[in-house]
Amino acid sequence: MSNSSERRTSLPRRRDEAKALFRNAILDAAEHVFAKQGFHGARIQDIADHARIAVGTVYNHFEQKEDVLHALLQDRLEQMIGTLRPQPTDPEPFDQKLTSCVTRMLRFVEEHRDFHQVALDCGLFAKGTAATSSILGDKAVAHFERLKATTLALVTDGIKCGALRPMDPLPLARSLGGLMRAFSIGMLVEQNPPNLEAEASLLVDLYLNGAGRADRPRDENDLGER
Amino acid sequence: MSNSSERRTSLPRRRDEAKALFRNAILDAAEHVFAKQGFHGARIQDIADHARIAVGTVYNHFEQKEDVLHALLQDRLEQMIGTLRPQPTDPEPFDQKLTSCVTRMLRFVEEHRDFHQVALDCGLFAKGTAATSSILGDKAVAHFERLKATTLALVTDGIKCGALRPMDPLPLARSLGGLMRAFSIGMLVEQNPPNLEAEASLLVDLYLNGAGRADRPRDENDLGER
Amino acid sequence: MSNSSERRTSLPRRRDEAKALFRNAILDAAEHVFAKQGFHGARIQDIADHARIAVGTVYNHFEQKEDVLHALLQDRLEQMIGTLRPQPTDPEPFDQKLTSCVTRMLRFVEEHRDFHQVALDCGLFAKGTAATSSILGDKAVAHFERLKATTLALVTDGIKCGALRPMDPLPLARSLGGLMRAFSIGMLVEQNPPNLEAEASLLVDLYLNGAGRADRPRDENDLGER
Amino acid sequence: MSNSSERRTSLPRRRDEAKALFRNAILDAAEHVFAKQGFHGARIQDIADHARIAVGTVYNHFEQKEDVLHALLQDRLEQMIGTLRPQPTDPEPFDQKLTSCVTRMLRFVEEHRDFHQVALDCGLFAKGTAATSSILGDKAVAHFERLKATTLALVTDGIKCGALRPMDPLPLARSLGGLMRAFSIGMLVEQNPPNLEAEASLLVDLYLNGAGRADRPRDENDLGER
DNA sequence: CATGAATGAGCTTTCATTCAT
DNA sequence: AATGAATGAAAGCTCATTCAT
Repeated sequence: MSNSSERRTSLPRRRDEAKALFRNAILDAAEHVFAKQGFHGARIQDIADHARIAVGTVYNHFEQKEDVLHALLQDRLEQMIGTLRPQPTDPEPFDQKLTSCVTRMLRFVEEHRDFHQVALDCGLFAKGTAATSSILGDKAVAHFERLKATTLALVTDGIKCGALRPMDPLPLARSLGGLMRAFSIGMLVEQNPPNLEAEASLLVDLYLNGAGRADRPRDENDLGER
Repeated sequence: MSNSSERRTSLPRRRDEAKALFRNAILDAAEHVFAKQGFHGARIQDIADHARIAVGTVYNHFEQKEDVLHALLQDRLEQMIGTLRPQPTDPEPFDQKLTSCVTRMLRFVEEHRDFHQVALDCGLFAKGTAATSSILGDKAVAHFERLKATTLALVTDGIKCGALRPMDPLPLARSLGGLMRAFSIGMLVEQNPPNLEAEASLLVDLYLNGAGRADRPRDENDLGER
Repeated sequence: MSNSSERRTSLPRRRDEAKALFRNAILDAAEHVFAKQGFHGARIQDIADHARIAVGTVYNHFEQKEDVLHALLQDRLEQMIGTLRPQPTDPEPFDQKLTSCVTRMLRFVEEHRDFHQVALDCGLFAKGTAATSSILGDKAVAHFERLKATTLALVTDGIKCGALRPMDPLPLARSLGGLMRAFSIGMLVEQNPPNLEAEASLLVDLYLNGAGRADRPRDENDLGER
Repeated sequence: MSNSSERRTSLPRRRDEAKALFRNAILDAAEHVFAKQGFHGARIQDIADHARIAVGTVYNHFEQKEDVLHALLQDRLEQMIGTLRPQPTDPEPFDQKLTSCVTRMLRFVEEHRDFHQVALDCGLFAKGTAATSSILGDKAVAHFERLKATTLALVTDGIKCGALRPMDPLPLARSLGGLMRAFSIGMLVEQNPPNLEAEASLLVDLYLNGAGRADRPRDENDLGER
């Protein structure tokens, strides 16, 4: 009966695999449908149709509709946060490291437009905002905090290495987040495929050096000149 | 006969006044309810309850639920855009003028938290995004364009007077918008009442001079190194 | 104060006239709107619009929507029944008298298409039938009975004078009613203006002599064969 | 594997059966409720209650309320038209064949009082009439045309075989239709159960031979006698 | 008495969730 | 475990009726 003993391990294994397949299929379908129709506009039926499964099957894997959203955010956000974390292969000078991170992040957005759309809808990048967040409740806040913490770590690092102004890191993180959000949205809106490195460089340049004219003295407010 | 002629003018006048009163009451109620529950989570009944009127009355003033939202955005956005437009009384140097505008904008956000919440939900500050925008359709885009145009005008002005880098104004506007959005959200999230001027100054400082360390030579900054 | 005493009589008179004018205007409007949209599909607003008055005014003259319908039916049906009653000027032989009555009736239908439409909808010509009759309740039955009684009187007259078979008058009246209803509807459906006398003659001919071939002996007709 | 293959065929089969059962239950309930309350007076809730199912289930089988009505008319009218079509077993002489058809028709009406009520309300037997027909639109006209065509075929047959006057068949069909409608309504109104054959014989007798006295010359209009 | 906006009960329809197969 | 029809609470919208002017 070695057959039987095999089953004991292999069957569950297969089951887990199958389970994971279904789960992923549902999340992929949900990503697409949520992006196009928004959370409230998306019906479970739509998601099931997209995943080519039955409605009931969705409920075999998730308790409620909002759990699908939550799992989706959790799954994808993990990857997104990963792109923002400095990698061992990133170049050392802070500005270059930052550019690398931002490039990765923009690439992720570009490659996961649907997810980014959903995340915006959920106010993931704007804590406490967005109607959907009233659905996710504390979970949305938790997601947001992890993203914020990552940005904060990046900025704190920049301060430590002397590349960023020695000031309260919160506004610095906020600014970086705002710029990334703005450039991401800009990318999503535009038709032609973006030059990611150029966009990231521009973003970092503006972030580090500001929009003011380069040839002006930085510390003195330009008052005198007019 | 003067009685009769009086009636002819005063009755309609009173009716128009009453109409405006109801309309405003509905919009105020909607602003509050939409902010707390989101567009989809808000029932007409809730809005009516808040305005202390009957459901049917809402429909005497607006054809559909979404028309309430649209009117609300139209009404409030007009004011908001007004805050961003330079005023005759604003100081001349661009950085100070910009600080004035941003201060007014942040004050508006602070004083109209509910509206800002709603606007964010509708993706008003992130064109094409947000599920609600699928409801507003082209109207949302139109709203967004007006806001964008205002920011663009501000930036173009800055370039002309030599205060901003002579470059494509679109990324400059995008950045400014991103920073304002980020600071607005930050303000909404925080509990203690903000020092508006300080926030605005910080925002403008970061926007004009960047987050990089001030004591570094700007031109030879990291850009040149690549 | 003869002025005052005059008022006592003339003012009420004017008021009554005005009242009657409004009442008729409402009924005319209702006739049209009910005919086009049916009782349930007609809104008081539609009737008021058609009569160029305000909604409230309708309620100053009728307690409820169904009262408007009832008054309309009462008013017009009285005239219609009048057309079916033999007139002093009608020719004597029964078939000619009947043709006169039927001609008048068809003319009335032709000239009051809208009313006939409404009456059909109310099942006025088909007692107890039609959803609307559930609204009119006993009143509909009363209306129907008056129409039925008139037809019955006509038929009984025909039996008495030997022009109609000496049999139970009910089926005879029923048949005549059925034929008149069928020809009325046919007239309403057709586009080109009908030749009323010809239609009436045909109707009466078919009613009195039947659809069977004229050259067959009537008595030995198929009845005997069974 | 036979199990699996069985399922593949038996599961859908069962589902189709169940589907048909529900559909019929809904139509039966609708027939009853529409008859008592009229289309507009009938709430989906009433139909669902009568069928002992949930409201939503009705909408799983029909898109809109009016689709229920349409399906009902389509279903039942098909049978009704069948009763009017001559059967192979019908006796040959036209009058007897006609009596057979009419008997079947009256029996159908007697056995489907509710449907007949509904059909009358919808103006099914009076094209273009009835408010409900504005709901059914072209479909009501289509239904009516099929019924009319059947009557017309019957009459044309009668003309061909020499049993009916050689004249325009339209008025002949109209008359027959009018008589059948009148007798049907009479039957519905009366309490005691009808003798169908007797009613049908009377109807056909009146239709073929007319209401005039049998002993009179048919072709000459009775003018001279008075 | 005319007016027309306010009222709110009531209805159709949707869709998240359940459950028998 | 997958399926998809059944369920019924919930929400948007209508419109007969009322009432202040």
